[in-house]
Amino acid sequence: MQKAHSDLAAKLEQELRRGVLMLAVLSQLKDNQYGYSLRHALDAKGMPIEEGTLYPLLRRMEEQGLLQSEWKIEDGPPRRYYRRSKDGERIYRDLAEQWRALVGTVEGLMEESTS
Amino acid sequence: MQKAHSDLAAKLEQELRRGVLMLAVLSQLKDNQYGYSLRHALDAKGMPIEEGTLYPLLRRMEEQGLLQSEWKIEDGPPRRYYRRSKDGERIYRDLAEQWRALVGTVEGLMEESTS
DNA sequence: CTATATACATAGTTACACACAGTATGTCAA
DNA sequence: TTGACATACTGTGTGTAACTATGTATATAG
Repeated sequence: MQKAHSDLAAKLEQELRRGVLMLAVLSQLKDNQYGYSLRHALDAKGMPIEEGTLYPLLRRMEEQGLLQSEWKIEDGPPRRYYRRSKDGERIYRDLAEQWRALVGTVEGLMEESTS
Repeated sequence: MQKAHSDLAAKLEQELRRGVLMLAVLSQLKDNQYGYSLRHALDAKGMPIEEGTLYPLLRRMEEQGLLQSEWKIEDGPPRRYYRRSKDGERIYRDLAEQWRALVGTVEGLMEESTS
């Protein structure tokens, strides 16, 4: 059956996106935003991410000093708002540059084998 | 000290490159090539990869049916030559397309926050 | 008052990159 | 001939991170 192929392809696609998730999150947190809304924003822009991935990721990034957060109680349920910290800004710029370099490298690797 | 920052940045860069390694390997294995030479070829093209990463990766990809290999004994020590299989060709095309899509998505995510 | 959307959290599983160490062959120069 | 270095591959252990699944709690609509 064709199942094996599509399973593998899906797994590989996931691996592809893995390293990019942090960059994607950083890119969206210039202004305050909470997890749930961030998740839907990313989804709308073609970068879906599971809850079980996003929330731990946000916590981790705060631990690493890339994000700052605070609880806010408004109309709805309590929400935790995140935004980039000073370090987060710097790392984001570094990471964005590394990303562009990587894109160039991969382009170079692939171009020879264009069918 | 600045150490913490550069450590983190290095770790993130590694994560960034992680998903791309398989794509990079696939891109180079249109023709027969053995691990050691492949490693140096990738290094020369801006995609360095550790031995402890590359060799298990090649084995794994063969298990998954993406590569075919055979031992050859010539002048030097025995070498294991790898090349893309039929499935490998197909997956490579899929993966390359997903990569291009991902590049577009990330571009879209980042462009708003250009300083 | 019950179903659904909102909002966040976490335990468990799996996969992978790397550091480190080991084995063995080939080459070259003192 | 021996010792150093490059070549070529293998294996173990460790750490990190994404996902699945599940749980908790608050709002809102019928």
